[in-house]
Amino acid sequence: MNHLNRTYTIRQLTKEFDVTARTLRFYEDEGLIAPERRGQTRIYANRDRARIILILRGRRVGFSLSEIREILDLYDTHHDGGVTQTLHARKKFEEQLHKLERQKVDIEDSLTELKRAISTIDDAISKGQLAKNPLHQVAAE
Amino acid sequence: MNHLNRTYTIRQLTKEFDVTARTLRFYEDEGLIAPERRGQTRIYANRDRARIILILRGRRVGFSLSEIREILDLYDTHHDGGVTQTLHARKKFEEQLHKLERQKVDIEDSLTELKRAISTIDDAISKGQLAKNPLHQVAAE
DNA sequence: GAGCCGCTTGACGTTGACGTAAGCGGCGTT
DNA sequence: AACGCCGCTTACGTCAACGTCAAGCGGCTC
Repeated sequence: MNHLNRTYTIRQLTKEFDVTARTLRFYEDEGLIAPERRGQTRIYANRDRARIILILRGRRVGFSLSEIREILDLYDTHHDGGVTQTLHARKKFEEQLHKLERQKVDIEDSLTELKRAISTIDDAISKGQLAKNPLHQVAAE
Repeated sequence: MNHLNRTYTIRQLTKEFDVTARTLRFYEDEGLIAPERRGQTRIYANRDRARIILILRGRRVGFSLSEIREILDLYDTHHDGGVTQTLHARKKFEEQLHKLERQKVDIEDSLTELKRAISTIDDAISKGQLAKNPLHQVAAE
């Protein structure tokens, strides 16, 4: 029950996630997070922190902020919404699922291609291509 | 030996890859591709087409165009370059490799999270949450 | 040879995701 | 009380990756 009611300052979060304060305020303007205020100052709860984690991961895998907002909204509303809402949420979740699965294939393809390129280079190196250039002495030491 | 010297018009490629002509010209301006010309008109060879495939896939997995250009340059130069070039290329390839591996983890995490969300919804539906709302009759039919 | 394609080159517009600079308020230290 | 930090807001700036005209050229076909 301890960490559940922890709070964070904006600085703590910027350091933890390596983002600027500007970014967090921007996400707030965009409605992605809604920290409370003590006077003017923002007070982030665990809920906000969890959302930030989702946002940043979503960003890393190529979602736009509006797509991320949509997902966050789904998490918010598919509990208390009616059936229509819930089914709509399910559909949206599956769409994201398929998008990510396609992306996973792309990544795996790129990975094998990169590995091939690297081993091609390694082959060339071990076959004495390096000997063409005296620099390999330097590189080997 | 047949498809190796095939050529393509800009229209053919836009349709095949579902991009606009503007996009292909933009990539050319940025130095990512370099189709020949018959008069004014661009003539794309298989080399260009292969590069476009790489570009678009790179884009899908979240690379910026300048990162993509870097990779393309590596493919071009690590053959004919000196050892220093080749080793540099290897290093860069490995950087991309690690970036993609991190991204793959992110995607897998997102996937399991999405699957959990969906099965949570499915549980709620099968437990009769639907009965709360007469609309489920409609949805069931 | 007029009309219409498809392609071309500028050049300016747009959108998303922030960066940056200016200026103010609070607050703990010195 | 003056200083140095945070933190806040407002507002303009930026960068990438194209979109969107405008205007012109070469070729065909009727």
